[in-house]
Amino acid sequence: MSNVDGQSTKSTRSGVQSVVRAFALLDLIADAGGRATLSELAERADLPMPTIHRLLRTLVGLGCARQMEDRGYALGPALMRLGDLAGRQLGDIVQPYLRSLVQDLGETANIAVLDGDMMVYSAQVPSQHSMRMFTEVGRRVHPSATGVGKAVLPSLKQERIAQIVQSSGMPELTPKTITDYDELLEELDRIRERGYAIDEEEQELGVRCFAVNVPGAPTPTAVSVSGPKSRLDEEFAKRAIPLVQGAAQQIGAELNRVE
Amino acid sequence: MSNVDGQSTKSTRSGVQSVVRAFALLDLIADAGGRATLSELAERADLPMPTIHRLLRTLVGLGCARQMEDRGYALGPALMRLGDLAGRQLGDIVQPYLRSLVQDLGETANIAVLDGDMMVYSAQVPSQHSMRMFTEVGRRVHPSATGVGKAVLPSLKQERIAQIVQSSGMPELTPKTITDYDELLEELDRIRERGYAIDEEEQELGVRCFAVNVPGAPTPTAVSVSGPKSRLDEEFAKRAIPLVQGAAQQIGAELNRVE
DNA sequence: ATTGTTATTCCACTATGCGGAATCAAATCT
DNA sequence: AGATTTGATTCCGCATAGTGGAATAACAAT
Repeated sequence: MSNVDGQSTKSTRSGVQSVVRAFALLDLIADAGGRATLSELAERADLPMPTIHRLLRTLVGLGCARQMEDRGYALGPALMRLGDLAGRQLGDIVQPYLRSLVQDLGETANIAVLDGDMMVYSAQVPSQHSMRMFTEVGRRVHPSATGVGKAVLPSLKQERIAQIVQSSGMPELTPKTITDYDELLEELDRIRERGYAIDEEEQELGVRCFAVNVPGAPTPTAVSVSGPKSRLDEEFAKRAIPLVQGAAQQIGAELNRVE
Repeated sequence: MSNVDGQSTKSTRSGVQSVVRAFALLDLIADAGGRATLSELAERADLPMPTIHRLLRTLVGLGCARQMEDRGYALGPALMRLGDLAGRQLGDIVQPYLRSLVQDLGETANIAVLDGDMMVYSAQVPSQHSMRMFTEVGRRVHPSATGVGKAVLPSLKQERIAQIVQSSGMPELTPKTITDYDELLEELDRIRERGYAIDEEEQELGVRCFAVNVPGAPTPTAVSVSGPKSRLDEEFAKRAIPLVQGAAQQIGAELNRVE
C-alpha cells in the first residue's frame, strides 16, 4: 500500500484514485510515526498541495485524521476500531496455517504482532498434549525475551530497535533472559543470519520456542511453535524450523494477496 | 462517520465523495462484526452495487479489505497498523484531560478502550502519592470486574454485553468481584441510572475506582480515577464524579472535533 | 437442467476531483 | 514594526475519473 499516483496504480492495481490516495496519505502519516505536516506529505506523496489538502480535510471530517494546533496532521481515533476488528480478522486468516503446523509438529503454534513496544499474541492453535503452551490471545510480552519478539526485531531499523527496547525494557524473566543490550544486538545478528529465532527458556523456564518473521506483513508479525524443551529438542528443531519458515512465507503471501 | 451518500455529506461535512463512501463501507463491515456480503452492504449503504463493488475492489487492492472464499468481504490487515498508531495518538489526545483530573483530584487518572472482549488501558497519568495506582498501558482487564469496563458495558446492546461477558468470563479476582451474570446486569442498570461506575475492590482489594463512559467515542472508551479506598471515600466521590463526567464529555467532544 | 439470486463487468455520461493560480496565515528576518 | 519567506488554504475552469443502469457471469437452490 504505497502508490500515491493513481495513474501508475491503475496499471498495476486498478482502483478508485481518490481512495488510493487517501490511504497513501494515511500510510505516509503512519510512516512518520503518526504525525506529519502538509508540506512533508506533499514532498513524499509527490502530489499538489491542494489535492493533499482536500483529501486530508475529508479524512479529518471522517475522524481518520486529526489536525493539531500546530497545523500538522495525525492519525485519528476512528481508525482504532477498524484496526481492532481487522486484528481479529487476522486470527481467522492465519488459523489454517497454525492448525497445519500443529498437525505436522504436534506442538502449539502462535502468531504475535508488534503493538507499540510489546509483542501481542493475536492467534494460537494449541497442541493436543496435556502439558502444552497456552498463551492467551491479547497477552503482551517483551520483544527481547521472546521468540516472536526476537524474530521480528531484526527486520526493523536500528533506531527503532533501540526505541522499542528502551521503552519496553529488558526485564530478567528467567536466569536465561538476555538483559544486556549489546548482547541482544549480537543475538539479533545471529537471527538475521540463520533466519529464525529461538527462545531458550528466556521467557519461561522449561519452555522452548522457534519463531520466524512474517515477510511483508502490514505490521511486524511473527509465527512460532512452542512447548517444553524436553519435546522441543534438536531433532524436533530440524523438522520444525523449515515448516515454520514455510508457514511464515505462506502467511506473508496470504496477507499480501489481493485476488 | 456514518453517511454513505456523498451528497448529503456535502451539506454537512464537505469531502471527497469516494473517500467518504469507502470509509462508510469499512464502517458498515465493522458494524457487522468485521465481515459482510456485497448485498448486505448494498442494502445498508443505499448505493448501487457496481459502485460498492468498485470501492471494495479498491480497498481489497490496498489490503484494507479482504474477499473471502465465500465471496463475502472482511476488514483487511493493513488497517491494523493504522489502528495501532491511531491508538497511540489517543494517548496524546487525552493526556491533557487526564493531567487536569490528576491536578484537581490528586489521584491517578486513566483511559481504557474496549478491545475485543477486554478493556485495554491506553493512557494514564499517575498521581503524586507514593502509594498510587499504576496500571501499565496496554494491560488488558476484565470488563465485568473493573470500573472502566462497567462504565462502558451499559452503552452496548444486550447481546453484545452477553457476548463479551461470555467470551472474557467473570473470574473472581477478589471476594468482592461480581461473578453472577444477572447480578452484573442489575449493576449495569444502576450504572445507567446514576451515570457512572464504581469498582468497589472488585479488581483489587483496597482499591477503589470511579469511571465514566466517553460519549461518542469511535470505540467504547471510559475515563476513570483510581486509588486506595482510604483516600477515595464518599467525600472524595462527591468531588470526583462530576469532574470525571466533565472530562468524559470533553474527551468525547475532542474525539469528535473536526475543526 | 432450470431458475433465482448474487456478484461482476461494460460503457455512455456527467459531476466530481483535480491542480495551477491566487490568496491567506504564520514564522522568520532585518 | 515592517518586510520577506514559507507553509497552508481557497478558488475555479477543466477534463477525466467515478457513476450507475443494463448486461453478463457465477453461484446456489430446486
